[in-house]
Amino acid sequence: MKHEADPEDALPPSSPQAVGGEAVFRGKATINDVARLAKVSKKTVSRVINESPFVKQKTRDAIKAVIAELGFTPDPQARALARRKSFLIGLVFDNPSPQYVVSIQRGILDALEGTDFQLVLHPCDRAKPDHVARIQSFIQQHKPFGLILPPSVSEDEPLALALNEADVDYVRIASVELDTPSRMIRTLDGDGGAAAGRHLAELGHRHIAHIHGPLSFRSTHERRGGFERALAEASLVLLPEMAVEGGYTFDGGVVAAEQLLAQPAPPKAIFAGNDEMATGAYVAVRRAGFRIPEDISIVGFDDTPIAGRLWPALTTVRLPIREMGSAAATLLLQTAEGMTAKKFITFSPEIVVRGSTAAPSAN
Amino acid sequence: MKHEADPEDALPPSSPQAVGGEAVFRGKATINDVARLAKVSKKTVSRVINESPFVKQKTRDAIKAVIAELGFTPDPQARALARRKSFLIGLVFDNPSPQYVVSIQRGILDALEGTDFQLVLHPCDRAKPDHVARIQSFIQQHKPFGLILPPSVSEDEPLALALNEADVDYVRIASVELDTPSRMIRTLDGDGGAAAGRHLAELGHRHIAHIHGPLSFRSTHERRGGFERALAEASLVLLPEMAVEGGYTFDGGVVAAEQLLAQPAPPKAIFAGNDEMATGAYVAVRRAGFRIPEDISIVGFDDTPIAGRLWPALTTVRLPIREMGSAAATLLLQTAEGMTAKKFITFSPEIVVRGSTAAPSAN
DNA sequence: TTCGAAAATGTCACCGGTGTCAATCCTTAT
DNA sequence: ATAAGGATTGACACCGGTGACATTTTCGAA
Repeated sequence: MKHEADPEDALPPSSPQAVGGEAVFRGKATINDVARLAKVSKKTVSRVINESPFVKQKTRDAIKAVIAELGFTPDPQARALARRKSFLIGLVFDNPSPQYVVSIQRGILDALEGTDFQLVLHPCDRAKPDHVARIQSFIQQHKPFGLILPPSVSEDEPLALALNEADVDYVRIASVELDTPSRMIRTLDGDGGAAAGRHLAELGHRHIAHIHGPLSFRSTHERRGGFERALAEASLVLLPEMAVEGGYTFDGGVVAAEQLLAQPAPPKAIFAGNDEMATGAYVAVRRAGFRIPEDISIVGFDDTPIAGRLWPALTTVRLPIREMGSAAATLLLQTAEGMTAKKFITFSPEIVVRGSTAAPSAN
Repeated sequence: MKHEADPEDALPPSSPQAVGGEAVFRGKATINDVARLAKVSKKTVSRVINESPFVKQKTRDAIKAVIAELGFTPDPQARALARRKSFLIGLVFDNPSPQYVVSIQRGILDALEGTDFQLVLHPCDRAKPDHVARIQSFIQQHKPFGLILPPSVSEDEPLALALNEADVDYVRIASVELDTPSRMIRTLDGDGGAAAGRHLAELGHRHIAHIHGPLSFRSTHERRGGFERALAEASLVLLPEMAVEGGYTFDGGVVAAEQLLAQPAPPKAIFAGNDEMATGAYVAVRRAGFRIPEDISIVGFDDTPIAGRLWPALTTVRLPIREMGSAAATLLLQTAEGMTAKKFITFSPEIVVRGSTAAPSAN
């Protein structure tokens, strides 16, 4: 209480429902109420809300006191209208793995907690010819503060181009440097692939196969590239017939593994480009009557929760997906805080050795 | 083109950037532009936008033509400010299963597609004492059009009570009739549990166990209740020591199953209250050296994608989660369209028989 | 033809903030 | 003490709609 009540001036928030004193839920206070009580103009209150440096410390303190007293919170809709910018962060995604999606979401939500920003979901079907237009119209209408694009949406250059035209900030999560410049979360998938290759080579494997993702995904090439590099360092090569596409899906993994096992000299170890396909490989390998890891070792990628739920648990390359989501959101918000935003944040994958890999059987 | 251009009146949208004719991205048209071109007041345009029945057909057509010509879309923020109601649908969730969460999200997004509504995520930790307050403050600030509460948030009566006080619509997804009246998506978990019990009984099982969810979840009781009912119909009983809690989590499932297998007379069949715990049971069962389904049959609940990815694939009780999410959103939006909203929509689970169940071994 | 009620449309303030620019208040250098 | 110039603060229109209520049409009944 820094000021004496002034009967004419210091009325409680506009609503006349002056319940007995300290009611907590009196119809939300507005910036006008704060201004009146603090005896300043609403513009100055606005400045305080927005951390403007041009407010005298004393004034600022007084206003903050009133804000606290009233439990005032600025109205996001009104602010959005006036600024032509909402408090929404859009997650534009098309990733087929639920585990991945949920982890990213959690990460973003972690970072958004305590801020005024909200996470809105915006699925994107890159197969549809109008997918870019849809996102543009979403932006035009809802004026999101920013967007977060995980793979594979992040690799969509036409989209990135359109985004640069449009009036939005965005952060991409991807495994490669992308043509269009923008802030991004970068993962070193090549290193991850290399770790997988090194692990298998060190176990003594020589008959090694790879199930990779769609060729249209940049990560497919990164992971495979690193993998082959590591094999080369161990004087091994990935034979052409030992590399099959599995589309990053469970079913694709099953089919791809079956194809590998049907060959005259089936592999003793398989590196799958993601956990989903590795899980499919489990099924195919067992259907064919082989044991894991005694007969065949399997390595995945991503370390989604399913990896730990398989039996035996899947050796895989871990990507800190949740942290990446969090970092992406933080990067996006930094602009808001006027800080000089770092352009890149890099995450390195690391191999998690569990039960699905072992030295090849004597045979 | 229903009107002749009037040099003074019919200027293109406020922005002076009159590019060569049919530019698509001319700074978004506003309701004022439409009103001017259609030679009516903005209020009448507003009426058309909002499907008010009090507009003459001819006027309506003319305005709609202008709207189409201009590519006008009303500004959600401005509308929200004026109506004190945003176009956000909040998903308040705490469900630990990513599969479940993603499915619900997809369902909601299916229903929201093409509307002006956006889905915002609002995780809720029921363990925190202020979880209700947080949601209240979210509502006060963002004025969501409505909320969707899947289990277990849906079973939180204090929250429902608070929501009734607050100015929000909401739809709950739950397995039981809840105390607080509200619109809801109802699932007949009891029938699902019964289907699981019947299936195992028909296979000839007699030594049957159950891993259930937390006692604080209503679905736990529903599923178990139906299960026991079916067993009773086959003159079987669920022994007290054959019912263990698994917390609806993978780890809980592992521990619970281990406990069951450690007993002097271990079960030949296990019904887990959800797929997550069933997956845990797989691990424990195999660690103990048993085969599925030859030695032990396992049944899950939910039919999340993981069910089909296990080996052997999990026999489970399917709940059409995505459709439920969609139905929940539709129910919420019906108010918007002024239709008489149905209070309840019921979904029946059905058993999906896959590879994890078989007749008990002779033994 | 005339009148009145219902139908259609318009007026105008206001939702709760922010941007622009002018006005006022302090300091510090003469 | 005094003017210059930056630091603070305020005035006011405006963002793009909607609500409440007034006004004007329209049309069948008298």
